[in-house]
Amino acid sequence: MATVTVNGVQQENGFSTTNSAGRMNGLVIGQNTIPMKDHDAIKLFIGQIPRNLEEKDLKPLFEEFGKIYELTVLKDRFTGMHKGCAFLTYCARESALKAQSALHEQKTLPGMNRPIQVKPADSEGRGEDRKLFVGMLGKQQSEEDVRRLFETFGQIEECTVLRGPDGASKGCAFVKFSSHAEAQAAINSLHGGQTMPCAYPQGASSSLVVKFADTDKERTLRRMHQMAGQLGIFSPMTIQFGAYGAYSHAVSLGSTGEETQMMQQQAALMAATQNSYLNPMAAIAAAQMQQMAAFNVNGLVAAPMTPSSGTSTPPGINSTAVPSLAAPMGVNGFASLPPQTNGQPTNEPIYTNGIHPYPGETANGIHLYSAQSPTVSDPLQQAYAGVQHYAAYPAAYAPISQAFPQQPAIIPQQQREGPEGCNLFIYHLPQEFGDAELMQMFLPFGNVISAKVFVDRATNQSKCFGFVSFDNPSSAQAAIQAMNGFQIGMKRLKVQLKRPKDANRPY
DNA sequence: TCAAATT
Repeated sequence: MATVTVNGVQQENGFSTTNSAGRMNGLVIGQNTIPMKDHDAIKLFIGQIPRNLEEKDLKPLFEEFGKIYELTVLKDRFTGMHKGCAFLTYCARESALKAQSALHEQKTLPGMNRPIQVKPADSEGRGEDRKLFVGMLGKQQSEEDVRRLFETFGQIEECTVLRGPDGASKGCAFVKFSSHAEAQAAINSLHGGQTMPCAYPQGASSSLVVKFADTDKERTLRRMHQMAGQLGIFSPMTIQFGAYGAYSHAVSLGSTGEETQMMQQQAALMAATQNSYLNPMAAIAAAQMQQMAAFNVNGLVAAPMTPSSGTSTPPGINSTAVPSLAAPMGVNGFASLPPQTNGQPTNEPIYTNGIHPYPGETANGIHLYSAQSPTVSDPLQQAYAGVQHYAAYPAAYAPISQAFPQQPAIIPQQQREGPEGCNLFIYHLPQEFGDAELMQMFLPFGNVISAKVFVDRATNQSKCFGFVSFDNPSSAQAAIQAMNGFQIGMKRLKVQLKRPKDANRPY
């Protein structure tokens, strides 16, 4: 077993030595010391060094503050010329701090007319590794409150609550500690915990989010995501263009290789996303078909028909249900059937398109087989074709293949809320439904001014609920009537008015 | 199961 000598003290099996602060700073085996540095060691930038001083000359100067892990004089990449500065890392974080306070701007090296610079290198990340993002704060918690919450974990260098233009808190903050370890400690004990138990109204359900703040890279990526999302929702093509556009933009801006690679992956991923389009589309198609059948039966949108009532399925489609779906369905995008449907029941095409009720199902009980893996021969795809036939307007006359991608031009709306009574909360959405699909699904009931599926920011996965806003309450009611209880796969949609946000903040 | 959020 190796016996090593550390600071004159014999240790058994010592694979590491410790400095005065009790930290590991070197691996000593026999005569050889393999330098090791603290995990939180600081790389220092040394400026204002005379150009005639090399590493060996500088070493003694800095060694008095501790063991040096690495010292590199910066040289011009091409000419090899001494740049008058260096990077210095001590094994111990402590040494760096000592050197900084003893030397920074404290003395001027011979031949220099400005004092020496000793400070953490830019590469030390502007403190990003010790800066925390704090979410789920109470809107009324001030910087002071936040500071109090975090100060037990270390030295706080900075504490800012994010605020909107009106000065109202956005419910989150940045807290910068003087070290990574302190920040980590704060995360460990505060993340997921309660701020101040019961101190504020929503306290019961809100648990604090404490995490390291995004790095530049992450921020860039997120921005890209947002942009691509905006561009790509309604036209798969733009997804591709958008992504690659952003990618080349980034390249031209001179991103790091690593960053570029990430962007490349993003772009590829977004392009690939197109392929998943059929799934939700097929689901929608079938959904709309079912809607139409339902409409057909009653003739009117708001007619007393309640798919919401458990497993009820309206009477089968038959030719007595003629009162065309044209009029009521004609709202928004699903214009009337072309008049030349030869007087036949308007739902006839469903049958002629080969979509028959499944054994044991009522005519319109075509369930959305959760759209998980529809194959080309899947009934859903046929349903989809059937819908084409229905989706009158130009599409009714156009080749099917063209009809779908050219759904009515939907201009992406900003997420906005309609007046009271116009906003719906929809739960039990299929996982693969996105904003566009949600919008599609509710278009037949009126002017959809906004359709938003709630997405988990971390995973980018739908949380299976969303919001749809109409510009008038009766559209909203019609949508509830028709869509609440609507079966998709194993689940039934829950469609109800969104809870109005209460203006009265209990305190 | 009811829209937050990265200066």
